[in-house]
Amino acid sequence: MRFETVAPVRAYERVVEQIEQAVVSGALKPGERLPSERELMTQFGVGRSTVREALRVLQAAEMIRSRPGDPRGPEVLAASPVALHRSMHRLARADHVGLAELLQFRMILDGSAHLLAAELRTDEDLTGLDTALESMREGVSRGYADFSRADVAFHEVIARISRNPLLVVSEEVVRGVVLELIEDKLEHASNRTSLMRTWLAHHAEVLDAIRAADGAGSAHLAKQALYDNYADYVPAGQRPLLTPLLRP
Amino acid sequence: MRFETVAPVRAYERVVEQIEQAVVSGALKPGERLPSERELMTQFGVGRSTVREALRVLQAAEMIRSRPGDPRGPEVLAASPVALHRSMHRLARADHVGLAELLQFRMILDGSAHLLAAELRTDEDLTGLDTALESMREGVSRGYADFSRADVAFHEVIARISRNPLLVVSEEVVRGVVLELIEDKLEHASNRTSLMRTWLAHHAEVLDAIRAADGAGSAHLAKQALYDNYADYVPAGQRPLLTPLLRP
DNA sequence: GTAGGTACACTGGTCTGACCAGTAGCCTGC
DNA sequence: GCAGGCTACTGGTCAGACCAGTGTACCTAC
Repeated sequence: MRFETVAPVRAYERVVEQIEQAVVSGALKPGERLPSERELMTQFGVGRSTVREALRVLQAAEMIRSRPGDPRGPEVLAASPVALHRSMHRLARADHVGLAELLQFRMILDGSAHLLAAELRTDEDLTGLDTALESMREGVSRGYADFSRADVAFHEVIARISRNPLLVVSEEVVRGVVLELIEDKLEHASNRTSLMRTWLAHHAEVLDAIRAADGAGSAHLAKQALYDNYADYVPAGQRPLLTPLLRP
Repeated sequence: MRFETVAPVRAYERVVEQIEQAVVSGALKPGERLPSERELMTQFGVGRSTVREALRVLQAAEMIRSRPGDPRGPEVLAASPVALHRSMHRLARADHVGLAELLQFRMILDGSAHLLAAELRTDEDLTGLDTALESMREGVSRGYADFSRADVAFHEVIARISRNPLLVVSEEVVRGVVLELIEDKLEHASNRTSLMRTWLAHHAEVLDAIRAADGAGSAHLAKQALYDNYADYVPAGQRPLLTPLLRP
């Protein structure tokens, strides 16, 4: 006979539990309102501070939102990837995750997204990619900031076509963290115009592959582009971690 | 000239911000302690309830843990995937992410892990995989629980060989969420013994490919195994989302 | 000297009650 | 009909209190 370890259950935890249960079970739908804190404290039979700590936890999980002064009470939010984004961001910034690992992960995600996009794209998707590429082309002359925005937009379209929120969020997070890590180095990049032209050519090539429904080809191009752009910032000793992903 | 929208900044948010900053910047390392709540409230110049709400948020994000009575104060925790798991699980339960997307993501991660493992494995890694496979073989006769444990161990070795913590953690999280989603269906699985034998054969094949340093081959085997095992639980209309990943 | 017990200072968890700034909706007065 | 203010609420914050529990330092008994 074995016993389980017991942990004291805090009052606020049981409040969280009940409200969360109501939300995931569908008894409380997005847009609906919770009773006010003072009302909740009588319903749960606890003090207001306990209610407030519970609401804080739920708010941190992006399940509810409360605004002072609103007589309708805290609002139940629809499930959103924001919380996923936050927790993944924290994990990716944590120790033990270096630029090499981040880049490796990003090559995997980006490559897969491109593969899926090439196989699943519809005709509207293609026109969307065309306009995104067009605004990148305009961005070259309009300056780095505009170009960068258009670049991000292009990748977002790709991610959207792959139709997998997990892929989208992970990619966003990893891209953000990579940029955070090397932004100081990017500041000093010489000759940005030629850089932008190179990227533009890369993207045009990728788009051709997607148009041709060539999944493997577009995936390889995407990974190769990442490697070409960022491998310089990775310590030479760790680059062998990346090259296996480039084999066709 | 354009102005940005302003949002009132809550006192507890600024407390969270400062502590979080201290943790991610490395000024506070895992295992170290925060000052007590009463000490924090003088340092931040806020009331105790404000400090407590801030600590609750950090605790919900698995960054700190506090136990009553401990004179050393709240403990800073190492980055853990628990929060990631929770938020992904919530998304999955909220139907924004279905089994198809989870499985797609898992095929991507698992495939890449196998590819990297095949390319990066050392001789010790191979013997580690041999022993893991051996205990799976023993597990077949010892019952499903043992077999399942050995299966998990095998995948953990693979993940470790790929040497990317992000990959490992993401894979674990997705695997856990997938299993939670279909555990009720797994309960009723008939003929478990033949199932275990099939899995064992799959793993032996994968190990051969890894031994041969055949990255593409082992990746394909891994993805195919996932598809064979789980595609039945995915609505037929969504299976085309998975098949592009199986092309060689 | 050491093993064991005990007292104490302090921790976090909770409650109460209070005040403030802000909001929504009603309700005037025009 | 509508602009403006009034009011009854909201959440955010603070202060102070009590409790059960913990870790440590001390103190005792051997």
